[in-house]
Amino acid sequence: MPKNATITRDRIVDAASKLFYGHGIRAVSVDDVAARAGLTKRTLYYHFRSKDDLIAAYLVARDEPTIVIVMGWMDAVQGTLADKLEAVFAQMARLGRHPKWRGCGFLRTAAELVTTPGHPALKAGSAHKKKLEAEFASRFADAGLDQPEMRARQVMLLFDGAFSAMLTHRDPSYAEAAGQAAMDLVRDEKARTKRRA
Amino acid sequence: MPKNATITRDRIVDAASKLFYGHGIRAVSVDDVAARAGLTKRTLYYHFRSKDDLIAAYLVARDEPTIVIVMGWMDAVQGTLADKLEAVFAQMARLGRHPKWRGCGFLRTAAELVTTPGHPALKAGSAHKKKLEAEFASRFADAGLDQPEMRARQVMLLFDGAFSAMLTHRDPSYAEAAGQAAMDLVRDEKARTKRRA
DNA sequence: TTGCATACACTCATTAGTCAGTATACTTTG
DNA sequence: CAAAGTATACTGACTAATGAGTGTATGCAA
Repeated sequence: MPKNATITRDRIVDAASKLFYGHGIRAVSVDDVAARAGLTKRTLYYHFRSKDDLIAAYLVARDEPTIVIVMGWMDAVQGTLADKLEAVFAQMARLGRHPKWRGCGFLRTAAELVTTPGHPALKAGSAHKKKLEAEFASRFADAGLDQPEMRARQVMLLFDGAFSAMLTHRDPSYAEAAGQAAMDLVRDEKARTKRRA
Repeated sequence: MPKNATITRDRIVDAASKLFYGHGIRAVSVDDVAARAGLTKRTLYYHFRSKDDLIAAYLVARDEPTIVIVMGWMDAVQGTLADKLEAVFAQMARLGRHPKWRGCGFLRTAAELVTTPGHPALKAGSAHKKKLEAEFASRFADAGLDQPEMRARQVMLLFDGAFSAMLTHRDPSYAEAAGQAAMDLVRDEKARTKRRA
């Protein structure tokens, strides 16, 4: 088995991730990625068929780690679902204050590749967001929340909305506002249930 | 007064709007815009100093019309705030079903120009979203809703979240889920007020 | 000695922006 | 009033740089 190939490939994906996230897909050339990975473009093309493949690899590589981070934020907090969601959005606001923060790589890639439907990177992005939604739904169901799938979807909408608004206004307080809305949605659910009974 | 200049300028902005929205900023060349407007690149550069100026003009031109459309959706419905918001997000879902729909031009531009802070187009995008938020807040206040500014901000987060999710998944039903959340946020406000009293 | 991994040097297409100039209409001056 | 000047609106051809992808050659390990 070619062991060295894996290492090199990972180094390329790592360089691509940093550059694509930092500057955007179209703004980064294959030469840039190769240079950052410390090899030539020709070698990069030995490991990847095309730039499109590389873009997809970038998002696939970010999928799992991102989910681990966000769910880590949630699971680290003891308390109600509302407390946990408040923490998630507070952490998001914290990220937004970092000078290297550039929004959500998945959403920005979806925006850039909007003219190439079926692009593997777009599929990876969609799958990632669905996975995150499913993680929320699973936790909401465990906590006994009514309509956990619907609430998880609404929280994801606030999550992506917070990314977009923070990027648009360069103001992390939008994440906190989203957190308040998310808390209301999982709290009022209980209020409504009681009233119905 | 140079009257013809205005007409030509408008024709250029119109062409730019269609191309930038349809394919993205970086994917469209100045030559493309000029060709679509029916003139040469040199003439385009007579009316605009740079491509960046043209991008800004594109978003400035879309600001007011977009607000009129969205508020038109809202004001066309007789009923509660919840009814009005349901209509807004239903219309958004309807747009999302159109084959030429490509998400929110303001958000996509913000995503593409993320590496050029202070870009006039980014300022136009931020101003636009703030204006829309203020319009929601004004209507929420008129309807006697508690904390109209906060709720308007939360609805905007759902609004932008719906754009992002619809683009990511190519599924307009996300706008309807956002609408349900928005309805809950403006309805439960009343429930909470009653409980507090 | 075969095949994996790497590199140099190249092609061809594209792109933001510029040079130098033309046609037309309006304004000023002898 | 006619001639000359001036600003407006426009163009074709060009530059300099960049970028995706390739043909071919080299080093090295099993």
